[in-house]
Amino acid sequence: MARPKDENKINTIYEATLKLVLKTGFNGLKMADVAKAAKLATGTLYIYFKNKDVLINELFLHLKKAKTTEVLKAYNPNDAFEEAFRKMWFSYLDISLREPERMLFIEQFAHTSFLTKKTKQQGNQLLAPLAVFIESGIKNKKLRHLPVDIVLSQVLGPIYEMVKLEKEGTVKLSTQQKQALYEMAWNAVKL
Amino acid sequence: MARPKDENKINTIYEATLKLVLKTGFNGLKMADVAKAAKLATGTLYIYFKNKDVLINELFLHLKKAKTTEVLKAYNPNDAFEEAFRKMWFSYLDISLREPERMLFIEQFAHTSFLTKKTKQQGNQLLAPLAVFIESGIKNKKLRHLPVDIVLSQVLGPIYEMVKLEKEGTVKLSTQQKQALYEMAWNAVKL
DNA sequence: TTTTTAACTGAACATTAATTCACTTATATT
DNA sequence: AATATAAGTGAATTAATGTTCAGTTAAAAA
Repeated sequence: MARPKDENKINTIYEATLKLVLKTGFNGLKMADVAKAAKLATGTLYIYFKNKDVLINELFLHLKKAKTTEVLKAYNPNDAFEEAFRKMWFSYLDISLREPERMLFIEQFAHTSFLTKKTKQQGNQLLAPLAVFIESGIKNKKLRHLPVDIVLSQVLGPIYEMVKLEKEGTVKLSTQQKQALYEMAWNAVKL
Repeated sequence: MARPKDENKINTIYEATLKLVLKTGFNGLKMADVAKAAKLATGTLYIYFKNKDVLINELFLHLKKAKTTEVLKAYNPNDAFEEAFRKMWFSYLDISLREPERMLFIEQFAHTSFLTKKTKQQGNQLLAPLAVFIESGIKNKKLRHLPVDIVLSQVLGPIYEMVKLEKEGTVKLSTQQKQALYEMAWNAVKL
């Protein structure tokens, strides 16, 4: 080997891409700009990512993986169901509000044609541990008897809504409001 | 005047654009394709819409207006609060599921840079009657004491989630499941 | 019927940006 | 030190597509 391939460059590229995509949207995203923001020549960017689509797909998975991993850190198998639910819910909310760009990127692309079927599937796969958790809640009569996908989306969707509102500057959630939102989520899904 | 400007053409263009945007996303949307789908020459399209951005912005408002108008039809001022809430909720759900393309278009663009500030603002304006209704519920202690924007987003967001799931083919809601979803929404926001 | 006017046409133009590639540079190996 | 190899460069190529415009056609007015 010669000059070592700096693994960190990939992160730098991710950061640059995320920033630019959030500012300009996918169509406004120019590979030349990404390269510049990551302090690379355009051609060098293509050493790291075969093309624009690959870049977006890999960034999506990267972000989703980082996020789900962090949320699952809040999970303690010894907790009673609602306690575990509560901890993860707040974890998800806090992470989402702390890094709204990441969440918006994920949600903005999750259902579009920029992502390949495979990427979407791999993305959903990352939620598997959460799905298992929800499933157990349904089995044990803690949660409404509905398909896991529905329960999950009804819990996570409202959080996404809050991120959008905060991002727009419409609201800035207080601690009490966060608590209220948690109660709303729990009241919705609990049996 | 000479050849009459067929006002219907605009609707034809809207339909064509909607179909194509949903298939290819905004960047994949080619004006030439829109024209072809609407059975016009490319140049003619520019008589009806100054450019691509204008087309998207006007289509957004058109769809949002049609949708909110239809939802508000379900409103009867004589109903008790929860009854009115229930009717509009089901109306919103049914409309959304019946024409998922329209909802997905609206939601997909609502928070992106394709839309001008003005368009976004006009779009929000359309929700004013709903906001007033929610406000009255809060005043009369029927609903949780939270900013209207939050309550609205927490009610509508979960419906959007369902549209996404149905579109993906993940689920097909049964009548009972719709009922369950309504209860979840109401349990979340009721005081 | 003639004239006027506005809709309509689509090839040509202009712009923009993704991708390539012939070449350079830096590091590791021998 | 010499060589090999992989990272890095950015101008040139290529492809795509938004927009324009000089000319055509159809309907209404005169």
